[in-house]
Amino acid sequence: MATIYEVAELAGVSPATVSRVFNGTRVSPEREEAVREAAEKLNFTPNRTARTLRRRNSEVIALVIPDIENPYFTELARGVEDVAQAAGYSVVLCNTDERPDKEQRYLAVAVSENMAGVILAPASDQTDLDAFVASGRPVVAVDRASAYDIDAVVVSNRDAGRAAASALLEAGYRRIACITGPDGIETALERAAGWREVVGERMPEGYLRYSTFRVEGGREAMTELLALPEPPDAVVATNNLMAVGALQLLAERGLTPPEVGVGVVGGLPFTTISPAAVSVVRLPARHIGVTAARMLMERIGGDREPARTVVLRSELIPAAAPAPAAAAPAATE
Amino acid sequence: MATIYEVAELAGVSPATVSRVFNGTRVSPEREEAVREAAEKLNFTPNRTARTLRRRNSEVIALVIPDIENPYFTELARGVEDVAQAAGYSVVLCNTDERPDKEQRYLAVAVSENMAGVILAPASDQTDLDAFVASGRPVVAVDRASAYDIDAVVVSNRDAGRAAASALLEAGYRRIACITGPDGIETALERAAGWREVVGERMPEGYLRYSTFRVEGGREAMTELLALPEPPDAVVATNNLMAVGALQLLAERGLTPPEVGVGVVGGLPFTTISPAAVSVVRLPARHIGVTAARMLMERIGGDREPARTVVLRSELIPAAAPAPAAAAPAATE
DNA sequence: TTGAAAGCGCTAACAA
DNA sequence: TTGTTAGCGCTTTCAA
Repeated sequence: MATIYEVAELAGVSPATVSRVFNGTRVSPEREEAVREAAEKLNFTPNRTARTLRRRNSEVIALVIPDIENPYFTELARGVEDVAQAAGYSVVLCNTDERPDKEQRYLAVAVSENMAGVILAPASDQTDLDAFVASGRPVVAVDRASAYDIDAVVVSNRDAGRAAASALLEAGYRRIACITGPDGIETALERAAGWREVVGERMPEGYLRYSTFRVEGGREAMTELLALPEPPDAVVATNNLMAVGALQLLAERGLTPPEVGVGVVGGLPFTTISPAAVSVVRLPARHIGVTAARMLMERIGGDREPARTVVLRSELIPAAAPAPAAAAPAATE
Repeated sequence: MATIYEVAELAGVSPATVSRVFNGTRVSPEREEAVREAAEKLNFTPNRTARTLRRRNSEVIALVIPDIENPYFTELARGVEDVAQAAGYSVVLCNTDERPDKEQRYLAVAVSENMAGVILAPASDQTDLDAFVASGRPVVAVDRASAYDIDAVVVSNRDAGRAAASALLEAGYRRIACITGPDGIETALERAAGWREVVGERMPEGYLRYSTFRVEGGREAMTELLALPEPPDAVVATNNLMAVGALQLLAERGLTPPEVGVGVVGGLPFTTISPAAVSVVRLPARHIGVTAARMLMERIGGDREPARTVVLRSELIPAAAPAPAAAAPAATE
């Protein structure tokens, strides 16, 4: 790896001039030409580590997410990446596995590596950002809001839950259950609250189930729901993976939609059933990423305005197929 | 951000001693204690940028993949991550979108950031590694072998294609088509070659279709296959996303497996159909990642042995359900 | 416009 | 075992 000194020597200029050429500062055309030629010949690439050390600021941002295998987050990541790339930043993707300790570690690394900023999908509501905020580096929360006074990009989770439940109700289902994420996670609670607003208090005991935001969680909850004395004729799953789990289990029992109604908050990744049979409340994952990245870029650019929270809209894609006539009669009323 | 000098001053020792404490070199217990106390008090974290500049080596490795939204690669990433974490390395995930220019850029960044090494799933067979290899940093290829003399972790693509086709043949299907990736991509060609070995040359014209390794590609190819004068009664999809596309289209036409036989190379991500209906040749994505990361760690540790290529086995999970009796009669023989 | 020179924070000889 | 010191490669005053 050639250095700025070798280029300078070959070009017959000072190291400072070489630096200027590579940083867009004005340099006389002849010298610039000479520098570029020398750099080319030596296959010179500026050493980013040195630059970062000197400038105390790198052209890298971190995207810290709880589950890299969840398509919702990879889609969000694509949005972040596109904006960051265009602005000349690299994105490093950090997977916390929903573990606060890993999250802490990555935040510490971000500071320690002088990263320009962080976009964080908090693993829990108690994420400790004290040290990071104290470092003065910008951070934007996505997906879940934060207790800290920082920028955030979220969706209206309650609206999304409400929309999913409403779609099922309008399709003619009457006993609508809900499978949501862990008790204590804001997104899980809010989406379930939206469902509750629609179905009211009259649903049978046990129609609301807390589980993990994973495929297995959806399967387990669905199994329990089907084992109920009065099983539901429809179900709202409050995230994509739980919906997949629920649909898998229904398929194994021969109960594919619309036989049992299914509503999802968040999109069905790589679904192989006819998508028309499920009501999907699409979360704008990519858009969240784009918006968060733009906000972060503004902060990196020196924006010192008070923290903002942007609430994005989700979009209902109702099932094409209505509830079968059989659905209502099957009810034991 | 406190520096090593401030810690040294507070602890009443030299900066070198502070450095030693944080690098595990022997230091007298009293001084070590004093340093740790001072560091704690000042909330000191070593500046990795400075360390990297000085050591010319960071504790970060890059994982460069063509499609971060493909669960195959995220699963692989998890494997890499687990090994790297355990060894004290951070993993930065770089998405190339199958674009050679983005790939080049990330490789340049890896050098420029003094990263410890790279695990690369080449975007194409012509990936230019000259500059990277010249930098002397270790690189391990995954998924696709490389023309360069570098470590690689691959699967036997031909075996995988053969296994998928065989499973369908044994299940009783007779007109077995194949949807594979772009002509020119080694994995696509090899898996198709495996299929060809099983079905022989007697398949009708147009039973082998080249497409993109994406959902849309699978849909399009499946559409074309169904429009054939003599449509197939089964199909091998040579990657996960194309299989999803093919299954989606089949579902929309009311042709769910086992009515039409489906074999996949690579696993069905988040499938919502009964998995028993599809023959899956599972690719050991996570294991590939783990193996590649271990090899990279060895190289980083100073291993100078000649380049090795590890070939991992794929595993057939045959469909539980056999071909329906209707399948054979439907053939126009 | 250009160059000299002083660091950014850390590590690793080397000497004590 | 400890401290002194010279850089790692770059950017950025400051002076010319």
